[in-house]
Order: sequence, then C-alpha cells, then structure tokens
Amino acid sequence: MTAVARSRIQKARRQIILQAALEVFSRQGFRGATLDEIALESGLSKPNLLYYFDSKEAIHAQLLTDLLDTWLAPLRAVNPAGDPVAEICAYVRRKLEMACEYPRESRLFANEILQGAPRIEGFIKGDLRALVDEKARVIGGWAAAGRIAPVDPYHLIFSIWATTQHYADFDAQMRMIQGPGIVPSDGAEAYLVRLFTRMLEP
Amino acid sequence: MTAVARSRIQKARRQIILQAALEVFSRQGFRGATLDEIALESGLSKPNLLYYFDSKEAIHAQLLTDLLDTWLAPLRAVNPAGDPVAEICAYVRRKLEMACEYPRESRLFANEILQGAPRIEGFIKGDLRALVDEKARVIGGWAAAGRIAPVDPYHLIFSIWATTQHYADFDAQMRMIQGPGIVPSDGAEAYLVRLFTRMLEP
Amino acid sequence: MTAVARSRIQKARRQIILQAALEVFSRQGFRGATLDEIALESGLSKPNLLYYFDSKEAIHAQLLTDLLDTWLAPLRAVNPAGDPVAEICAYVRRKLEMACEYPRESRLFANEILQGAPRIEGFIKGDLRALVDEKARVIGGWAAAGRIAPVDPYHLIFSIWATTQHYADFDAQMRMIQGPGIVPSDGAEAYLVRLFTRMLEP
Amino acid sequence: MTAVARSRIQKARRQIILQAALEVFSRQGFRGATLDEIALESGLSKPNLLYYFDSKEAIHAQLLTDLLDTWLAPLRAVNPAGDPVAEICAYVRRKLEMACEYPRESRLFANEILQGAPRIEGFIKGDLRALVDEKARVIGGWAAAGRIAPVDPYHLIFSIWATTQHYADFDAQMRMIQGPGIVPSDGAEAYLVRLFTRMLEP
DNA sequence: GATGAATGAGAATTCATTCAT
DNA sequence: AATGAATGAATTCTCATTCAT
Repeated sequence: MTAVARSRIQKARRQIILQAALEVFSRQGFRGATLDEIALESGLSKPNLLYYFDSKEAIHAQLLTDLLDTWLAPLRAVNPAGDPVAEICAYVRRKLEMACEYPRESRLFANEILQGAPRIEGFIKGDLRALVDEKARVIGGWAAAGRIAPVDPYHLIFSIWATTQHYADFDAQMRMIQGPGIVPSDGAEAYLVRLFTRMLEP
Repeated sequence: MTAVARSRIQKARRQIILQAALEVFSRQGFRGATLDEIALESGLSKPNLLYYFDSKEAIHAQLLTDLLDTWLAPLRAVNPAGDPVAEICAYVRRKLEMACEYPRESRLFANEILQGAPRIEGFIKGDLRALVDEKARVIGGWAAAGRIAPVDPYHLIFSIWATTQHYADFDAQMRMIQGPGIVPSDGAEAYLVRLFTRMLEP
Repeated sequence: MTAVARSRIQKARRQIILQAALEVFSRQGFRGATLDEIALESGLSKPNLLYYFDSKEAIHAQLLTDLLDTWLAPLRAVNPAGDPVAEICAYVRRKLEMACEYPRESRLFANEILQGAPRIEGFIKGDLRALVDEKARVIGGWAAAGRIAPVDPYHLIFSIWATTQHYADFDAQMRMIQGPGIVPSDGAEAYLVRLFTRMLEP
Repeated sequence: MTAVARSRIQKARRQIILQAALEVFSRQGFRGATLDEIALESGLSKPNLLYYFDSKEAIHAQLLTDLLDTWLAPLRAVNPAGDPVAEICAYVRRKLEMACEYPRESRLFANEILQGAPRIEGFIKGDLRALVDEKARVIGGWAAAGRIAPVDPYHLIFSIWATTQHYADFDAQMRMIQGPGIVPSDGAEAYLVRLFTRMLEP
C-alpha cells in the first residue's frame, strides 16, 4: 500500500480512525490514550487500526498535521488593509467559531502545549511564530498610527487565543458551573467582541 | 503509618515527592505520567515512593486536594463592598500572580478539566460553582447599578480565568513564539488590567 | 471476547490454562501460586494467560466454579428409598473414586477450606449445607428406624469426606511412607467399605 | 547472638513471633503468607521479626521442627503389650485431642503435605515412616493373632489420621455447615471411638 | 482487508530483606 | 533491641505491536 494509491474505502476508514483517535487523544493526551480505546471508539479492531496507520504515533501525527494546516487560517486572514478594529473582531469571531466547531482539535492542541509541545515545536517555532510576528507588526503599525489604542500586539493575540479556546478546552468546567440547559458559548461572541472592541477603540 | 503522626523527615519526603509528581502530572496528565518519571524527578526509588504514598492515585489525589484548597482564594477575596472596577482588577492581579507563581498547579488543573474533570467534578459542581454563583450575583448587581458597564458576569469570570491561566498553561507556546530572553508574562499585568478596566468602565 | 461466543481454539486454550492452573493452585493455594508457574506449566506466555482470562483471580474462580458444580454430585445421589448400608457404601465408593480421579480438584478444595474458605463461603453455607442437612435427615431417619446402627449423621458424613479425600489431599505423605511401587489407594475401597459397613450394620 | 545464649525476653519474643507465624502460615501456606501479616499479628515490626529470626524461611522451619518433635508422640505411645482395641482407641483419642488443641499446627502440617511436603520430606521418609512401619507391624501382628479383625494396618492408620485431623483442617467447613452455636468436634470422640471399635472388634 | 492470537516491554504494586540510627 | 527508611527482586497486569490465517 503506497501513500498515494488509496482506495475510497481506505480513506473512509482512515477518517473513522482519525475521528475516534481525536476523541481519545484530545481527552487523555498522547501517552494517556490507548489503542484499545481508539479501537472501541472507532468500532474497528486494534490490529486493524495498525493496518491503516503504522503506529499509535502515526495516528497522532496525522491528527496534528491535519490540525496545524487549518490552525493558522483565522490569523492569516487578518487583512493589513482592512479596518483595524473590524479585522481583529473578525479574527476573534473566526477563532471562537473554530473553537466551538472543533473543540476536540482545540483540546488536542492544548494537550500538546501543556506537555511542553514536544511534537509541534517545529511548527510553533516555524510557521506559527512567523505568522504571529507578521501580524504583530501589522497590529503594532495600527497602534503606532493611532488607529487602535496602544497595545502590546503579542499580549493581544495571546488573550484572543486564551478567551476563545477556553470555550473548547475548559468546556467541561463551564458546563458544570452553569448547570445543564446552558450552553457555555452562548453569548460568548457578543461578549468577546465587546471586550476587544472596548480594548482597541482609540 | 497513620495520617496524623508523621515525622519531620516523612513530611519532607512527602513534599519532595509531591513536587516531583506535580512536575510530571502537570505535563503528562494522570494516565500519561509514570511512577518511574516521578521517581527519577524526585531522586527516590520507585518502591520508596509507594512507602510514602499508597498508590499513584493517592499522590495525584493529594496534589489536587492541596491545590483546590487554595484555588478559590483569589475569587473569594472579591469584596462586594469595594470599588467594582478596582475589585475586579485586583482579582485579575491575584489570579495572574497565582498563575505565574504556581504554573504547574495551573497545568495540573487544566489537565483535569481537559480530561473532562473526572476527579474534581465534586469540587467544581460544589464549592467552585457556589462561589462563582455568589460572585456573579455581586458583579451582576454592580452592572445593574450602573457601577460597571453591563456585562455577563459568567463570561467575565471565564475570560479572566482564560487570560490569566493562559500564562501558565500555554507558557511553552508563548516562549517558543517570543523566543529566548523574553518572559511571556512581562507586561501581562498591565495589559490585562487595562483590558478589563476598559471593558468595565461604565 | 464475550462469555458466550468462544471459538474452538479459545475453549481449548482455556482448558489448557485451567489444567495448568489447577496443578499450581492445588499445590500452592491462591496466594502462593504465581502466573509464572501457570505459564510455565501451560506452555503459554504470561500475557497470553491474561488474554484468555481477565486476571489470576478469574482463573481461580473458574476452577472453583467448575469444581463446585460436580462436588455435590456423589452425596446428592444418595437415595432415601434405597438400602441404607448399600446407599452409604455406594456414596463412599463414589467419593473415593472422585478423590482418586480428581486429586488436584480435591486439593484445590482443601486449600480453600484450610484458608478459612473465603471464596466459597457462599457455596458452603448455601448449596452444600442444604444438601448435607437434607441427607443428614435421611440418615437420621434410617437410624431412628433401626435400619442402621444409631449414629450422628454429620459425624458420619464428615468421616466419609475425611477418609476418602485423604487419599487425594495427603497422597504425598502416603507415598513417602509406603515407598515407591505402592499406590496408596490400592485396597482403599475395600477398607473403607468395610469400615463403614461395620459401623452401620444394625 | 548465639543460638545457645538467649535471654528470657528473647525467648519470649521468639515465642510471640512463632505463635503469630503459626496463625498465618497455617492459613496461607509458606508462600502465601507474608511477613507483614506476621508482624501485624505479633504486634512487632517487620524488621524486628528478622532480628529474632534470620528469614521468613527460618521462622517456618522453626515451626515445623517444633511441630514434628511432638507429631509422632501419639503413635509412638501405642503399646504392643497393651490390649489391641484399647490401644488403638487410645491412639484415636490422643490424636483427636491433639487436633482439637493444636488445630493450627495440624493445618500447618496439612499445608505442607498439600504442597507435596517439600520441606518435611526427610522427616516423613525417615522418622515418620520408620515409626509407622513399626506400629503397622504391631497391628499386623494383632490381626494375624486374631486379636483384632483382619485389617490393613496402613489404611487403618491413615483413616485415623484423616478422621481426627479433619476436625482441625476442615474446621471452617464444618462450622459453616453446622452453623453457629455448634462445635464441630462435640461428639467426635464418641463417634470415632465407636467407628474404630466396631471396625476392629474381632 | 480483517482479526484472533500472541508477546516483549513496561507499569504499578508487593515483599523479603537490609541499612542506619 | 528496635524501627523508620529504603530497595532489588518479583508479581500482576497493560499495552503497542506483530504474526498467521
């Protein structure tokens, strides 16, 4: 079986495995997760998992690769030529939407960082850092030009990550505090947009 | 060995073990951590760990117990009779200080929540929820009285947690992005105080 | 692996394991036995044992369950409508035959009793006690009717158990005393039948 | 500390340890017993046990040595010059008395035999066998002389051992069957004397 | 493709024994 | 004489991975 020639059914099976693995890895971290759980979750047998992927590590690596490809998109879309506050608020919205739509991916990422990011160090120090630096310069430029209130662009970006991802990563805590019947992220967009708008208005 | 009568050396050894375990559990989570690592980190032999604690689980439980005792303090100190904005900013400062001084404890907690909080469900649904509800009423009262800008108290509290704990939990990522020589939390207090002050000023 | 659907090979392997475990448990008792010995005896690897059984305890429990099912049969077959002395002598013969054919099972049972019967308390106080009480009434009836010599039925039953099981449980001692070439149970049936016949003849 | 010069207090401590060890070994067998249990039972610390005895093995060996010294006495006392039936019945009484007074010693011995008698093989093939052979000749002589009914002396001796020791070794089972309030050995002497008297009367 | 069977490496825990005091 | 502390060697059990079919 080569990497290129995969039948449709193979691709489908791989997706099923990845979804199951995402569920488990995002909760337990890499070492805490077991192939047994992933097999159970996916409805496939354990050896069958390893027919589609070389190893536990390979499943995890695939999940991270797939994730990182899209992880940068919201920030990348920040347009230097747009309206500063609107651009940043739009970024907040996209980031929150991603957290709400892909909470498991967010937790997978959070797990990696908590562990010291051993498997995505390259990504962070490479693509992510470059992108953040680039956008930090844009935001810094806006601040210097008086188009937004003066602000440290890095702290701003970090606080956007923190507040949006929180709705995915700490979802369990929020649900327990607010009780059943309340979706934690209800009202989150309005709140966060307001938070960052008030922060940035010149 | 009873729980009450412990010699000085026992207390000291238990502390050494707990510190080592905190390091490991906060990175790997409960299941991902191994006694081997804790033994290595603490400089004690693996059986010796189990001479001081009944089991891996017991070490972890002790860490959580010790943590939860102090986890509520910053929020509890919010004074309904104080100046609203000043009180909340003071809370932000205390919370940030705690994250910066006890980052491993913060990560230990984050790991638990990521896993769905199986071991601290009681704490969250009990003491934590009660305290949050109480303080949310206070903040809601301030907003209703026009002493702070109208705001959902729960989203406010969650965003304070998110932004402050981020400096502990996502420290690895921030360091990689900012490069060596920069401490991520430098300027964090000023930034966060400003963020929430602008948010709350009537 | 469900309890119901087991392939032929699984059943066969389980039997191999149970035979090996019987050998070891019957000699060493539950705690004194090790999976290493059972693995060696069965020719399987240690983890493979645990592929077929959930735990050391589960293997032991299976052995006891299988044993208890048949342990009652000889006594149960005592017919209240038969000739008293003949019935009891037939019981002695069946019990002796069982001890000689299944000495390891007998030793497994003896080991449990020696330890205070922690794992078969329910069986003894339940099914076994009920059966003994029932047959004791039968024997008591025979004695009252003058069809056998007056005798305490419980002591009678216990002495039948003692003398027959002795040929299994204390086999090692008997062989060492009688030396090689002599099978301890040779002549046992004649002796025991005579012993109990003389005891019971009115 | 030499073997000869032991203070009174040392002897007392050794006795305490031996009593505790007897309790544990007689239930669990050599391998199934732990020094922790013996320490708990004796009220001494685990290292202190090993101050008085070289090893777990040494404690066990001492128990066996002490036991074997007295194990032969009842049979040895059978007097070739006495009245055959009376002599044998007296032997039964002594053996039963020993089982009832020293049930733990009996179970210790039973455990050894069940395991194949690895530690007392020498005793059995030596002193015990010689004594049994000697007394078997006496009994055989009585039978040949028509002073008792014809009987295989070995089966006779074994059945005396079986029935008397049963009241010690299988005590747990008998209690569970007869229920609380009944002492299994009540009436045992009368029953057994009757059993063997009827067997042996010419 | 799929899976029952099997296993070596490792993980938590127990235990007899030693050491230092 | 006694014990708290410590540990190497098991012992039970888990787990990622391989093998045979």
